[in-house]
Amino acid sequence: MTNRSRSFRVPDKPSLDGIEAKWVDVWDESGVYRFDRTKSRDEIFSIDTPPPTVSGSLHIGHAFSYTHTDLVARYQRMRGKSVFYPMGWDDNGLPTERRVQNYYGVRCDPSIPYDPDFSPPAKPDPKRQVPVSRRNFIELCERLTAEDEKVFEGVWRRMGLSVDWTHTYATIDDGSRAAAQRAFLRNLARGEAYMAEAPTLWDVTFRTAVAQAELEDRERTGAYHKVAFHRPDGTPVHIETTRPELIPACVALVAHPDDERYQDLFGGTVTSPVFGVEVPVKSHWLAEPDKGSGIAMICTFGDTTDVTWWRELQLETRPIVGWDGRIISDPPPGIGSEAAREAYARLAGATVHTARERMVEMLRESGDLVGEPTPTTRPVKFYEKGDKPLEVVTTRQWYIRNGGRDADVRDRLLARGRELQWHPDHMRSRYEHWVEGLNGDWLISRQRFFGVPFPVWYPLDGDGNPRYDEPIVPDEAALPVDPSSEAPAGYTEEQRGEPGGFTGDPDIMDTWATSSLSPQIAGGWERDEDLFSRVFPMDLRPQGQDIIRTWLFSTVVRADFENGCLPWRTAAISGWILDPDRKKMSKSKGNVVTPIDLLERYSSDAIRYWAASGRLGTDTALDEGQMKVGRRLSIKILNATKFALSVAGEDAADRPEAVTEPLDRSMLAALAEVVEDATAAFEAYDHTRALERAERFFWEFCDDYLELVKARAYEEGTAESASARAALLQALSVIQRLFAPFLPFTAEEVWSWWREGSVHAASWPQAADVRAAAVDGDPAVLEAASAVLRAVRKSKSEAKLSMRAEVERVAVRGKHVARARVAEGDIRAAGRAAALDFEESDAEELSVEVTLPPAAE
RNA sequence: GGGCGCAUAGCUCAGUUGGUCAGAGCAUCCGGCUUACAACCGGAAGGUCACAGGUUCGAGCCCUGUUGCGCCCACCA
Repeated sequence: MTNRSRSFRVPDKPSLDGIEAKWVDVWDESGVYRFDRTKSRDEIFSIDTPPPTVSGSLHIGHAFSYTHTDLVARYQRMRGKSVFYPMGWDDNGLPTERRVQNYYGVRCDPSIPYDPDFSPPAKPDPKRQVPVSRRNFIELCERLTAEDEKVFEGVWRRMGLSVDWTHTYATIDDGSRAAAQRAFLRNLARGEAYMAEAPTLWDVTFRTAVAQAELEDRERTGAYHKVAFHRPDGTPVHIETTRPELIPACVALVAHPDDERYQDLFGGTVTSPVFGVEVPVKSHWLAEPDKGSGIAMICTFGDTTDVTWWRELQLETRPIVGWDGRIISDPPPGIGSEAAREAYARLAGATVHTARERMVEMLRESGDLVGEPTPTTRPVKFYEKGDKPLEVVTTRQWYIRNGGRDADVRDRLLARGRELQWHPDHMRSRYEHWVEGLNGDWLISRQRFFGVPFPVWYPLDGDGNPRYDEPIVPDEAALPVDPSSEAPAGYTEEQRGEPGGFTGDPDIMDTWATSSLSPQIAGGWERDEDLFSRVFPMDLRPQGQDIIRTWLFSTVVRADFENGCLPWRTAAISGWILDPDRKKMSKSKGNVVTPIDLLERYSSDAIRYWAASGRLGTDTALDEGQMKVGRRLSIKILNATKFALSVAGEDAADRPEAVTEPLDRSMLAALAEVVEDATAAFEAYDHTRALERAERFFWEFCDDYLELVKARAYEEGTAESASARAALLQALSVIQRLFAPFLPFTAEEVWSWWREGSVHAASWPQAADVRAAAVDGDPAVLEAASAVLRAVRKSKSEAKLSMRAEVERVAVRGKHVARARVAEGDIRAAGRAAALDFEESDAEELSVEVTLPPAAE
């Protein structure tokens, strides 16, 4: 910096009002957050931004965690990195489907042909949803999500996210679909993806398969029913079950191999009540002697334990629950007798719930229900978005290997978890426990409509049956494809569904199968290899702790298979937002707070301040008090800057060499420590600490340093005055840059009053530079001077005097009076002391004696 | 049943390798229009650091156990 005089553009009445709109526009026009793709990998910091679900509404939790990411982005940008900070929109999947159905009053019927002229009903009637083709449905999804995205973008900009808005993607756009299909085809070619017909957790409402990661347990009431099976000699064997309706699906009984009570039964058979089906009695270590009667019935399939037993004991299959959650009409194998068929007919077509009631009636009639059912509550598995218990249904599905069945894959993925840097570190254990606890591969197919279709067709044999083991795949160059509306190479559309022709795979991929590729999608994998080589693997994955098992894990899986590396170096995990009653905020609880109202009441920077005060991985309460504090800090920065600039004056030397006074150098020395701490904190992803250091320094700077030096600075033409003025400018510049990541609007506003360009393009302050400016400055000098000033203020306050009341005499004693003495003139002026004496003593602590003038009457 | 995390002033939280570490802000109370800021400023009062042991010259800090809260996982008949 030169010593030329500058012009200050300080408003008369600084205010936060309207600064968001003002700077959002300026930033957009100047492109200050634009990613510079000419930089090399080591000059780039790349972020795998979480794509928010646009069909959901924004809530304050988004503002919280996205601010954390923005803090890092802004810090790295000021450190000189070209920051790759894209934004994705997750518009793929069930939430969008539901919203589109309600919004437009339509429902998807894949059997209907595409109508290019379709327009949705003017007045949606939720009771009479208009059936539309899959392609029409998807077009509506795209139309609505485009509108939702605009709303989201507006809020993000208003929040001050320094996203490069020229780099956006949507999880349903062509690029994402092509990437998801390409990755899948490569998984398929390498044997990492496969199709299997197997018992699958099934949501009967959405009529789709569900993956392990999407399960949750809910407490449900039920009842134990004590039911008699019969030995060949007619004597009963009592089992207890909460699902008597599955008795026709029973394929065996099972007890623990060591259970004395059932030794004579193992290897033999019993017959089921009502149906009289003969089933074997088996032993298995999973059966628990102290549960119920110690012997359980195995059905196909009541729960996942049944699946385990069925597989390991190689039992028969007697499915009775259909895709719609009702008892299927035809009885399963084994139900042969006339009486059994009649009994089954009473259940056929009923819901599981109704079937249970009817089964209990029949058990009562046959005398096989012992006593009355005993009420109980037990955890039942649900799809996290569903509202009926999951059933287990045998279906044909696509899977991707994830270590759930291969020890070597699991070990490799565990090693990836250890390779990744976690903030906070203990989040790593969630990953490890999840991977260690996997009990099957990743089920990626969903029987839904709005999503990425599997890029696969199947040839039909002469009878029109699909040959699933000979899938037809497209050329990668043709991606994305929609097998439901495009014919595979070598076929024509007329051959669809015809014997000897083909059929398209009807399913779509789970939304995580696409979002697990977010680093590849955003980074230009196979689309823009130059970009990809500069940003991948990415530096940072920020995300919530709840989706470690889904998004984080699946992204690691895909990158490991496709790229042979971690998708990013570091994962930063945000905590929950709790409402003021410390309950987790979630839509289902109805305690969600939208950010717009808060943004308007407190300003964006105030919300960011609150968000920045929450540490990574730590749950944080929604605290308007903190927002008030943030607002106050912002206003203080405006006012203090205005004051400091007016005191310094446009002719002040903006040169470190002009800082000559011990107090001024002391202040800069203290500031150098703050810069050092804040920098170290940011490097360790500890933004809270960086903020706390900057903030504490700033308040002391205002309360003490500004008060101490203002009189001296006001002098004209002295070296001492020039020193204060130069120090003020040096400090302002550093302080404003320290706050820039946290309070981007406020920092930009005050920076613009006296500097050219954006503070967000300025360089992060270097502790070494500040220390060099401080020369021999000793932080203890400012501390000592402040201590004396505080003592004076305390005396005045206790005497109920105004702060500008004159003081007769101030006497300072202690071993280190010299520290205060070098600021003698400043202390006297700030304290309005007529006399100021220093006396050296042995006391380590500085003591201050204040003599006030006799009370004026 | 297993795991992870948390427990410090009325509230929200700092306390980095054990040695002025008992702190900040809010709220409360007292005082002050002080020419940057009254949407402001100054000051005060507030805590057996969940509990019980242990290690140590010395423990919010390390170890063990207990209790309470939150979350995750689990094969839940």
